[in-house]
Amino acid sequence: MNASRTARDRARAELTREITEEARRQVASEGAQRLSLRAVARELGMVSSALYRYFPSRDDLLTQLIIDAYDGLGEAVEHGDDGIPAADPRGRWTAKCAAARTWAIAHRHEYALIYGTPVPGYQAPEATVGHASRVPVALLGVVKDALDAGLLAEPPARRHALDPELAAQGELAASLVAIDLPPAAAVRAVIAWSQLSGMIGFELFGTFAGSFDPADAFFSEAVARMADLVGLPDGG
Amino acid sequence: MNASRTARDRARAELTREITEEARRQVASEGAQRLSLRAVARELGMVSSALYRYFPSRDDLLTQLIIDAYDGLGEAVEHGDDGIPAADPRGRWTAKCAAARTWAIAHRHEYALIYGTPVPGYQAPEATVGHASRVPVALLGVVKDALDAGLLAEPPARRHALDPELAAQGELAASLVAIDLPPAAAVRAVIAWSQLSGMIGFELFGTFAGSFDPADAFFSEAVARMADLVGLPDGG
DNA sequence: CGTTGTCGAGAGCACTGCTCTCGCTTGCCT
DNA sequence: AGGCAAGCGAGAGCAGTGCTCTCGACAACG
Repeated sequence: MNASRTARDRARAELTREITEEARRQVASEGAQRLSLRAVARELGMVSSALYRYFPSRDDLLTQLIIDAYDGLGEAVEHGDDGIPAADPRGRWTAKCAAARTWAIAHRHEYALIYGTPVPGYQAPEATVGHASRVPVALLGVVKDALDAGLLAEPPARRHALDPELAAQGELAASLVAIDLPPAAAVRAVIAWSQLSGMIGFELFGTFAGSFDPADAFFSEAVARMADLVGLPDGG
Repeated sequence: MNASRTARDRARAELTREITEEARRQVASEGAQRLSLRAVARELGMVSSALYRYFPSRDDLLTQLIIDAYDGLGEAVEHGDDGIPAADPRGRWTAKCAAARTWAIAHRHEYALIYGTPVPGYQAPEATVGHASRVPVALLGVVKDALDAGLLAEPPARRHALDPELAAQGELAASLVAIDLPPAAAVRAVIAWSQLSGMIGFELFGTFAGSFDPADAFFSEAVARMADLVGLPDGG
């Protein structure tokens, strides 16, 4: 028996899909700000009020798009290193970062939806956190694999150890995503992740305009330096 | 003779100021998305159409707020290291980064205005770039001072030199802000700047919720690691 | 002193998210 | 098989938005 049995259920699922697709199209081409329920309804040949049978509000429709965007980026990053040997963690890291950038450039408005300014008054429902964590999980996974394979460089000895509160948070963060990693390594990976996000944001939102404009070279350099920071071995 | 002579001119300047102030108040409390010309006019006891005598469109009012935000953050960062001896470039760097974060937290919506998702269809007028560059200029200035004082560590010898295109862009970027810095140093500083921006964004927009939630310790660690990357000497 | 340009008010246009009511259809239960 | 409740789309309507245009009043300049 099919998941959706009755004709009504099937129609509902179909229409829900069509609505999100048209909405995604609008967001992709015009940005989330310009997403209009009425325009979506118009495009689908229905009246705007009918749309509320499927999404109780504009924010709920946006939430669906946000989840989809998290999944799209997450999947791109998860598979960004396909075909790269496990023995080359730096290569995997680099490929995943490049995949994130490529996806972000190809879906700039959807990327802005998840890593840009949150819609005011809107706070991410619980439902999104699992999808949101796919990218950091994928990045931390590379570090974890490198550690397990004995390929993770020890951070250079520092005068001071990690701040105790930070160590606790690092451990908590790693445990939240079910990746067993020493806090120092987790913290460094998160530093790199935030750098990645900042850099992509700069490129996408025009901060680099006029300087590192085709940002390819800058991106490569930054990813390499972050790989250094994380402790991934410089292969070759 | 005063800059604004006639009563009309003075009244105009005064009202322009009042409008931007009320608009800033709205943005600060509700976010740029919720800035409403009609609400501003209402609050000022005038009718909405009258507002168009002062700002030709909502975007122009937003542009003014964006410039003000750039200046506010810029000034905070420029003076964030006041009182810290020039002989301590790492201390100055750390203080400036902390000042940026403090300002961002205190003015989250204004920060989002400049480093968050740009308003769709809106592109920063030429007039903004000077204001926008104050933060990177301030950060690069610390690096430049360290270099001049012979306090900037040489980047560890790398197998490959900087990509030629990247070196050219780095040189161009440094020259754009009139700071004479070797490309490699400039690039590293910009990497650190983008990390700073990404990290502040994560904290502000809730990406860290549930892990590095009071982000103070994480922030300190990240700033320190970026200071390492830039080559600022670990004092003490 | 008169002309010109600026100003605020008001009406109005096209659009938005959202609500409510009204019939029609579908599907489940008896 | 029949009936009732739930789901559905259409339409009208509300309160709000950015923005335009016109009109009468006032200030500034020649």
